[in-house]
Amino acid sequence: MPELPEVETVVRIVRPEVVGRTIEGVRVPWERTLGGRSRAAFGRAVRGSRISAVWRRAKFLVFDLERGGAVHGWLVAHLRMTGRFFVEPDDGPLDPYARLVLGLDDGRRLVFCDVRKFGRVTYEEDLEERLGDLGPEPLHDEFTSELFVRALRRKRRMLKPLLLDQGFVAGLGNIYVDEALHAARLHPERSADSVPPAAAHALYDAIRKTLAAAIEREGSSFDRFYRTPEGRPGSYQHQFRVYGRDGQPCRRCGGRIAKIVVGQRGTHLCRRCQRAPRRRA
DNA sequence: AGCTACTCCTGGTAGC
DNA sequence: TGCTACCAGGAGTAGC
Repeated sequence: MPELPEVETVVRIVRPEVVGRTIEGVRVPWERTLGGRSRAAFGRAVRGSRISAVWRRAKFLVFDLERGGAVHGWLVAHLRMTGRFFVEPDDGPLDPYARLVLGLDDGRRLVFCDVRKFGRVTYEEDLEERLGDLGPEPLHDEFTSELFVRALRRKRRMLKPLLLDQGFVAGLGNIYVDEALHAARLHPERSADSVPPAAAHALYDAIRKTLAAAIEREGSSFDRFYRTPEGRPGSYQHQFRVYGRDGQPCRRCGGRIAKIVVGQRGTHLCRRCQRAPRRRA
C-alpha cells in the first residue's frame, strides 16, 4: 500500500514530467475518483491550468494549478490501496483501470489508475480545509524527538492505531508502523503513555530511519500493485523485518514472527523482541 | 478520548 | 475445473 515513501517516490518521478505543462483535456472514466465533484465541474476547474508544482504532504500528492500566473487551486491525490500515477504518450489504448486522464500540452497524458477505486483526485480551492488536520511530517526538522516523546506521553492509546492516525504523525501506514515498532522493540498493543522516554526516542529514530531507508529504495513492492511511475518495483520489501514475514524467524533474535489483529489491522511482530504490554484490568 | 464496526472496492486465493 | 466465501486495507463515519 502506498505510504509516505511510495508517495514521495511517485512525486519525485512525476514532478519533472508535468511541471510547466498545461492540462488541455480531462477524461474521467470513474467519476467517484473526484470525491463528489461532477465531471463537468472538475473539467471546468482544471482544464487550461498550468501545473506549476508537484509536492507531497503525508500520503497526499499535491499539484499546484495556475491560470494567468496565479495559483487558483490544487489537485490533491490519495493513492489509498492501489492507486498509481504515470505519464505516457496520449495515444494508444488506455489502462483498463484508468480512473482519471489529464491530457497535457506536450502530447502526453497524466494517468491515474486504481484497481480498487479507493483512490481520490480532488480539486481544492482551500488546501487547509483538506490537509489541515494532518499531524507533523515525520522527516521534517520541525518534528523533533522532544516533541514526539511529549506527544506520546499524553496519549492513552495503543501504539499501533496511534501511529496509523494521520493526525498524530502523517504518512505512516500499516507496513512502516510494523517495521518501526519492531526496530524500536515495542509491542504494537502497548499504550503510548507507558513507553519510557528512552524507548520513545528509539521509536522516533526507528520511524525516521525506516522511512528514509524506504525512500532511498523507492518504496516497497510485494504484490502487483505498487510500482514507480516508470513501472519499476521498489525494493524496500527486501529489508522487511516483520511485515509479511509471519511464521518466519526474526532476523534479530530468531523468534517466530507472529501476525495478530490490532484495531482491525493485520499486525506483524516478534513476541520475543517486542514484549507484550502488561494487560489492563 | 478512544474503542469497535461498517463502508468503499476488486483481485487473489483458500476451501470444497 | 469451477464455484463460493472470504480477505486485504486507508480513512471516513457512526455509535457507544
